[in-house]
Amino acid sequence: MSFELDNNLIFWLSRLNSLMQDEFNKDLQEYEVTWPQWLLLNALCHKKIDTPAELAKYLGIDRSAITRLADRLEKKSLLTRIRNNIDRRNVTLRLSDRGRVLMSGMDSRAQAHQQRYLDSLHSTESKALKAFIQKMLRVNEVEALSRWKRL
Amino acid sequence: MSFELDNNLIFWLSRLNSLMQDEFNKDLQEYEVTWPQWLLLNALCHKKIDTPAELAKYLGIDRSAITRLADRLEKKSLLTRIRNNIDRRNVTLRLSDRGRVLMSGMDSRAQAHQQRYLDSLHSTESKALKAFIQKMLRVNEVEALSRWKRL
DNA sequence: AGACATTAATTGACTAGGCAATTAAGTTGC
DNA sequence: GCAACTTAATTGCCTAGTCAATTAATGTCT
Repeated sequence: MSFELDNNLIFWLSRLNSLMQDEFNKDLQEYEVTWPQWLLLNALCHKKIDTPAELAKYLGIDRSAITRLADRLEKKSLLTRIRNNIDRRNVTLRLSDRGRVLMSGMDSRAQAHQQRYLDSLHSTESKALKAFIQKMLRVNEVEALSRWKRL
Repeated sequence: MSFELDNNLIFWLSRLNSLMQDEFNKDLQEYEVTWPQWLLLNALCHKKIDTPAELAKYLGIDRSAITRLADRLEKKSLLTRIRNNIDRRNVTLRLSDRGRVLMSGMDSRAQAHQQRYLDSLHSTESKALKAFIQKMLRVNEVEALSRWKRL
């Protein structure tokens, strides 16, 4: 029995995902920041999540990926690493002034970008879509559900 | 104005996407094949799409990514490259016998994996989800819509 | 104090993708 | 016939992610 890609939900989901990301990446180019870098900066700025371990958990990616994202962002002077003096294993990331200035511009880009997609659905539909995503995330017990309040 | 990740559709979509992919990747480990490699093999086996350029278009990724996927698959003897003798720029990929044998096992894994997620929704819901994805893909004019027949 | 485990961050080696050359093979036009 | 495009695949260089060490700092237990 053959199972074709065309009928694979995950395939189409991943196509949609990369289209959205590529497009948003283009919006972010003027800030010289990428989508993953924006994720980190957003969490840092609005959520005060500022250690590699917590960021990794919040964003759902590996600690080592955070290390390298931080490397690039530090090189661009968007943040600095601070070693904790009480427990010298811990590092906290600090958004630079320049980083903070860029955030509001990037955030409104993000908002506008999301809206473009939501506009292609009715408001009841977008609520339903949100519910589906939450249900499916639950299959893999991502506790993230409680975090998603608005759409 | 702040725009938090928690309320970003694309963020949750990408979380869902990577969870699904990681999980399927684990299923595929016993075949020593990854998700992107399975995509290529599936298109090759069931769609007879066998040139790098066509595969890139069908899968929605860069030609160079195809080249490197093919490198790895060739190294594992799952396919071979054949230079076309009429136009010697063209390459066609040929699934090896071993590759063909593995496909049916991998496909049924894929089917089962997809089902796990669909089971968390009602059948009317999964139809709706499909429709949403199609609508949103249309925002970026992916002509792929016609390809997705069943769910 | 000193051996042993634990924890946080990092590094190394890998797959994967994008973009911008580059290479090789075909076409076209004069 | 040959210079000038064009096309297909590939390569180089970059970001990004995973997993498995490794390093450095803390804890723990006797």
